[in-house]
Amino acid sequence: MSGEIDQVAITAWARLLRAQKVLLEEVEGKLKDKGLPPLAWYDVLFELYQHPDRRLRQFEIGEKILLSKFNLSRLVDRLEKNGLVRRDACPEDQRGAYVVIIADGKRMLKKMWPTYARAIKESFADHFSKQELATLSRLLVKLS
Amino acid sequence: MSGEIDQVAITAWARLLRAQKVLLEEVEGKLKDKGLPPLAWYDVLFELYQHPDRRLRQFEIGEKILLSKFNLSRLVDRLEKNGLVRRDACPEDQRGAYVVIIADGKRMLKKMWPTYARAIKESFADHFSKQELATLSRLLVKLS
DNA sequence: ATATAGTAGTTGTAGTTGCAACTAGTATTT
DNA sequence: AAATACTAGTTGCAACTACAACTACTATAT
Repeated sequence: MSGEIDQVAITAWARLLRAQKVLLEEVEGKLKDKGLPPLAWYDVLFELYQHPDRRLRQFEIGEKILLSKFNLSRLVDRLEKNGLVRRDACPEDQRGAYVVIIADGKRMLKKMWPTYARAIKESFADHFSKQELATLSRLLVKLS
Repeated sequence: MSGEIDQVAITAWARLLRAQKVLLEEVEGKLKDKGLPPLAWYDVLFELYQHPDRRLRQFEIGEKILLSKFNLSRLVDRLEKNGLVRRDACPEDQRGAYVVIIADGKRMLKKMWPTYARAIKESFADHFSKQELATLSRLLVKLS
């Protein structure tokens, strides 16, 4: 059950998969425990907030957070239904709309951050030295 | 929007999340392109195959691959329906059963591996030197 | 200008996941 | 040995994801 691929690579791969599962479960769990929405909501709200205009086209969000258009469509539905974003007409391109973060969306972002940050720290960052974090970061960026 | 948590840590975290998304999408995509089942099937079949008896209790599989019991229950249903595993009575504990890998399950494992291995190589391992893979591996294991 | 191809976004549907409640059996306490 | 607590696994249900088909608009080619 081997081949041209190295055992070192397979082990690293397995550990990456495992790390990913453990981390996501822990972090999502901590958000849920506090009655907060999932990470994906944060991602979208954060991208919107970060943009100077506080708005983005759906496909732009999709490119930034790597989410397919159909899932994004319904994720934005949920955010809209929860009063965190609004869809505004887009005169430049009548096919689509702008997704705009509104007051409650910004509030949610701020409300989520302390829990999210603490989860990142406890579940992830605390396992490493600053040096190790930098190394990890430098290596992982090669995959994006 | 900062706090006691370091920017280095946040960046590393973001890159880990992104790497994870990119990799899973690529690897799952390559399996699907070849008409092969998802990674989760491989995980279960591999754990079963690896065990001397070619069988495991469901909760043991769950511990190994970090899958909740309800998801595992249905995943095993699917594997069973596809003729890759069998559920055998477990005399020692009448609550549960043994999940046993059968001939077609082993065949599937062998059929999936070349594609899976190539995907790991191309989407993951080829981005790094052997040295870097070892470093990554050493760091990631701290999260498990 | 018109046809053609491409892009943005939505929706139907089927499959998957997550949670809570449940069944049935095992382990522990008294 | 009866009661209690715990564990293995399943199932109903709601939410979410993936894919294909679709509408509506935009860009390109002739």
